[in-house]
Amino acid sequence: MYQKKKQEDIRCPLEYAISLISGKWNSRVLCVLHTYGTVRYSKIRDELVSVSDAVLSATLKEMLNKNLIVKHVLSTELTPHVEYSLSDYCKTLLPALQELCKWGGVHFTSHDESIPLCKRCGCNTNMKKEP
Amino acid sequence: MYQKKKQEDIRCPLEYAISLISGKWNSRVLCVLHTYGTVRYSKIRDELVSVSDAVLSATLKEMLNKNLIVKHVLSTELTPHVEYSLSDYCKTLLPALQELCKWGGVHFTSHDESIPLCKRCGCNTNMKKEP
DNA sequence: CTGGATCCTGCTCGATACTG
DNA sequence: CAGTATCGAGCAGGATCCAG
Repeated sequence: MYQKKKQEDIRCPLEYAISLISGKWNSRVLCVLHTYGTVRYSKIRDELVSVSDAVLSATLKEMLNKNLIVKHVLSTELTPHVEYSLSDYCKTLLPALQELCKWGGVHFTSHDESIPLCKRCGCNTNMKKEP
Repeated sequence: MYQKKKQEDIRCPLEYAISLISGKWNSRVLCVLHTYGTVRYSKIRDELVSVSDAVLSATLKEMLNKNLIVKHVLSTELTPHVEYSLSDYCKTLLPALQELCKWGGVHFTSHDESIPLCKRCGCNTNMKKEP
């Protein structure tokens, strides 16, 4: 199993904040949850094109440990039903992320214009194209 | 030699901005340059405790390619003299970084209080202790 | 449906030696 | 002084199969 380790050489609030949002899938998960609110596991996997289960579950677990997201288990007898959403803690971080996103929007242009705009944060995401 | 590759699956302004500031040494170099203005290579190496020349030079080269920093060569005949400073481009990013830093300051407490505060950005840095 | 267990690849980071 | 060349280790990230 994957386990993130050795991030304890963080010595500065800026580094700390960056460590929460760096990583290949972290910001993408945040963006999906921010867009859709409360989302099922399979929905997240579908939105993040080309992520494997092993990597996605490790990412979610890591974000749970960091208290960035919240897990809701709705056991419907035989069919496991799990949903994730942003934590209140994470929501206090969003304004800073939107600052970053706004800056990026000025200086970054997508190489693939066919990818739709993220519905709420106003940035191009790597979401699946609409069918 | 090291060469950063494969960061071309970035599809969103937020990811783009994050990619510029993630990496083990990037934010630390930014912090040093922001604190001191224009800084010599050896000064940067001294501030970033425990960084090797190979890694530092690769980091600086990468940041040059991203237009985050500017290199000034003051060739004094036999003694090479090189200085680095933040680019104007990077300076437009600073407000967003300070948002992140401010947020981090609320939620992050250093494990080593003996490390002095960064002079300008108001965060604990991994700077060398004063002798 | 929601992941856990395994195995694997290649990048990131580092130590050391060397140079104009 | 300001790097480059080379070698190497460890971890982030990935593929695939399997299980409650």
